[in-house]
Amino acid sequence: MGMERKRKVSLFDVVDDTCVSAKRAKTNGFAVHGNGTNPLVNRWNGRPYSKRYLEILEKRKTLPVWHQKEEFLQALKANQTLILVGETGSGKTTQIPQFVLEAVELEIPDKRRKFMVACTQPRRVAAMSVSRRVAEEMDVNIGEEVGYSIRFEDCSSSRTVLKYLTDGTLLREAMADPLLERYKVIILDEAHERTLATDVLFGLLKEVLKNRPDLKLVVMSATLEAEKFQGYFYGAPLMKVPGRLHPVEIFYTEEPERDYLEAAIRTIMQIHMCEPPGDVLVFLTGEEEIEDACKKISKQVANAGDVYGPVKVVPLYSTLPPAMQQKIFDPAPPPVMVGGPPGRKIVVSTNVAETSLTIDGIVYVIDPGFSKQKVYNPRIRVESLLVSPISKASAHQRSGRAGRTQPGKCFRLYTEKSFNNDLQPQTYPEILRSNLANTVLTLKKLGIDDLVHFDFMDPPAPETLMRALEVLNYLGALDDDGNLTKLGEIMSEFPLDPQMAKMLVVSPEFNCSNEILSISAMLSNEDPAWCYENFINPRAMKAADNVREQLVRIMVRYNLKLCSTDFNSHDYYINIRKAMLAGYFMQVAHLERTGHYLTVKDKQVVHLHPSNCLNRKPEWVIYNEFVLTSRNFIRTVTDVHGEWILDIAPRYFDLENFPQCEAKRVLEKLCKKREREREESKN
DNA sequence: GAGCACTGC
Repeated sequence: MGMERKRKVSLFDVVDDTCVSAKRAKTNGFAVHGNGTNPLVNRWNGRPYSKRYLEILEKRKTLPVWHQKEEFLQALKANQTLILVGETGSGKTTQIPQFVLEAVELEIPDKRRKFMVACTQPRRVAAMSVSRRVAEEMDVNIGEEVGYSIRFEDCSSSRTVLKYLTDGTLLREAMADPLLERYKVIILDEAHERTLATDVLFGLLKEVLKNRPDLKLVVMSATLEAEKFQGYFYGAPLMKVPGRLHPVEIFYTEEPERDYLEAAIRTIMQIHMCEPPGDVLVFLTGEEEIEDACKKISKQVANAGDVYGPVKVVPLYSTLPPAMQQKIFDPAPPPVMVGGPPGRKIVVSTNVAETSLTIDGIVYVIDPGFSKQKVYNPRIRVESLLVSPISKASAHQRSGRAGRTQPGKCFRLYTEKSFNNDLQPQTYPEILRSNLANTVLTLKKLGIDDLVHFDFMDPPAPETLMRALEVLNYLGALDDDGNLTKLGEIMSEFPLDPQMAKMLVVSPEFNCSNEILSISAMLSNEDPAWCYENFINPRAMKAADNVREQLVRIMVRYNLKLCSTDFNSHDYYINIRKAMLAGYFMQVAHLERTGHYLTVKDKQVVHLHPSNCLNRKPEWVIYNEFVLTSRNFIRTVTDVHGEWILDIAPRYFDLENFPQCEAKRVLEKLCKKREREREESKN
């Protein structure tokens, strides 16, 4: 107790003191066991520091960010919000949260638990691996004083003072605890990535900070948009930390390339034949292109003959099974014979290698300047993937991949002029490229009523917001004044798109919630049908099962009945299809006399995706996904009946206000037929 | 008759 108080007084550089005392303690032969006054005792768990702690500490002190520790702590003390900019290798993600811990008071009067410091990450793996590393650096067990929290796994306890978590998880926590009262400091890391969750947290935290003068915010980012962040956060002080990367020489092409794939392969061959040893990383856009390129490269290398070293070509994309992904970490092949030319590893990758995965040993990067990016068309409510030019920031990040272990080279397959004039500085933040129905539901649940005046760092197009409000209104999640309904409140608790959440919440009314739970879980994950060879992918099934369990817990919490129609009943499948329609009535397509499907209201010509399981072309279908590839496809489809449409979604299919089309005429006929039948039964 | 940029709750 006394010791803890004392240590809190010397807030700054506690660790350095410890280290000096450690040496002294050893020479003087003091007991190492903690007795309440011994500086060798770990402040957080009262245990003596291990030898390893001191070893790691020495290494930590060589990180660039340690040179600015004092400066950082002073700035943190004096300001509520702070922006910290640092490139790869500065050590900010692991060290800054530890500096913060030294400088803030986390004690809560009731002593049962402590306030926490949160540090967000855009990806689960990062939250997990960084927290493990930091627990080791602090000489505590993971899940105790230092923990992490991601979907499906909360590895933290009442003792936790530092928690790494995904930005999405923090947003979820905010839904239950709008002022984020368990935190004393929130660190938003990798803010430059501008994920949807981070962008929402920006606006939300700005509000929260006004109501919580004791809360502090640290925004950490790569360099490019620092001034923009500063402007957004009322001119908060900006601190720059140098990175630790080796220099990377950039080469541009003299003339624009017509075929980037061909140019990329040509460049690989030139590097292989003319450049000193070192592995190569090539950025392409998708699975098919990558597999194709890998074959071509292997073939050309074989044709080049034994004068050049052996080559190992490795594809990399996120849907590749983990065992195959591991191959990127294999060493380059050894020379074919003793004294022969050295081998080379060539990794052909999508954008995963730009942010999510780092491969050491890369010396050459080839950047054709393209990636697949999500775009959203609010008019027809369709998200699709489009091969588009990358941004300057992205090009910068790619080239940096060449300089992690030694000086490197980056070959950009476009002209310098094109880089300067054609590439936009930043990739558009996700919030400007997405369907916002789910985001709007989250914001409403967070108590943000006035979306038009919500302080987005980059406000989405008004039409996108209008579309989202409209969808939520049709689903019954918002009333006509835009207020969250009871149904909407329950829907917002599910980590699903609003349509799916609606389908699930109403499924007990159709006596099939068990089945809809399974369907939702399967649709939320990668498709296990994609595994002809193994029949069923156990990993995907396990993942779906995880989701299902989580959804069941939420159902139980809201007293939603878990039920099934008798499997032998005629209504078994009918009930399931009706429940699906109750969520997906805005995604209906009608088979026209011409033989084509037309989406209802939006009137887009669409084709059933060939992966569908129907043995005929039903007149009405609902679809889960609209994909724009070689044609407009609707994927994962189920047939429904016109009568159900009228019963289940009368407001959306209000024929008085319906665009003139074949579907309308068919529905009108159905209506008349029903009226006649009703009359007849009366008589 | 075609084929999943990448994340996240």
